[in-house]
Amino acid sequence: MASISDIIENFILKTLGDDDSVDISRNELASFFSCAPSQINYVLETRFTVDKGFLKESHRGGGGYIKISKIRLEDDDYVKDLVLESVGDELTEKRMIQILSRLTRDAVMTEKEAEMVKICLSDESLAMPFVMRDRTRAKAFKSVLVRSLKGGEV
Amino acid sequence: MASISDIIENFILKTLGDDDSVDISRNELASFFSCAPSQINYVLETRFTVDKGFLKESHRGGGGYIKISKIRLEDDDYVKDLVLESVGDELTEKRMIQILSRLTRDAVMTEKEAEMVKICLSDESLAMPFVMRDRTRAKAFKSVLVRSLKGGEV
DNA sequence: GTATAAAAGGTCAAAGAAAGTCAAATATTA
DNA sequence: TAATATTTGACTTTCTTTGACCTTTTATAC
Repeated sequence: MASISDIIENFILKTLGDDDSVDISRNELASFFSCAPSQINYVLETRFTVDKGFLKESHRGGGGYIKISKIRLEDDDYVKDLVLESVGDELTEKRMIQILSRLTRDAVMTEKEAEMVKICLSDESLAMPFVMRDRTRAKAFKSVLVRSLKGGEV
Repeated sequence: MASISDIIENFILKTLGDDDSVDISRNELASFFSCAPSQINYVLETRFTVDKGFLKESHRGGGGYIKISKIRLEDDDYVKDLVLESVGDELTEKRMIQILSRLTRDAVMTEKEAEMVKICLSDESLAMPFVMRDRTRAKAFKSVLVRSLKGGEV
């Protein structure tokens, strides 16, 4: 069964559609889904992260709102460099999955390509002490990124 | 005599039917069969292995689940050979590349998908003692095979 | 204009809901 | 009987849900 957080995530994604951004009202959403307002924050924190290519701003008080917007990769080399740099020397599986979801969203790679990477570099596949694992993953994933972000066709 | 593990295995297989995948709830299944929840893990570990053509994913916490997916072996002996026999428990980079080129030749995966795998599972990426490396590669590569040969899209 | 109330959103920690791990106890099989 | 397979349960880890309390901004009343 999908958790209420998953349902809210999907609702927001659907509301976003192909647009670059959307404004939501935390309290309205919460009462629409009959959940605690802080649940909305939870969804935003766990699902609309920078790794997944989202930015958030908000205003309190009367007429307050939360704006969620997409940082698209497109052909912007600067953003691409940021993604590459953000990986650093260690990379957890969780972060990798988030970044992959962004790459497929922005059509840098297909879902299936992303899944190949996900399987190859999963915790399960990389059966080794975890410090080593996150290092190994970071290194390999950066190679994938260089190939995907800079490279054109095969 | 059929052990409870056998019974649970059969139940899951039957539930899977012709579908590519099925979601189960570990606790529900356990209570349905009046067994310890960890027994479900035991069944999954011993009977739903990659070598038998199954992949597993799971999530903890509220709304948690275990998803089991499989390849359709019926019309795909080709795959069975590949997964079960030709890869084995150890796989060198060279041999992997050979298999990958066969897979792209036979249109089981695209060039780019193959390249993703090649990058992730290269000797360079898997920086570790080489016995360990070929084992790690074999395991990961079999998961990739199963994923590639699983019916349906992502 | 200032004080106060109302309207948002933010934070954090505790409780709850799953699944995972591991090893001891038991049963089966060769 | 030794090896292997299964069963059980205590303990762990991860993820989600809830609620009490906090901060910021805007609206309203003197």
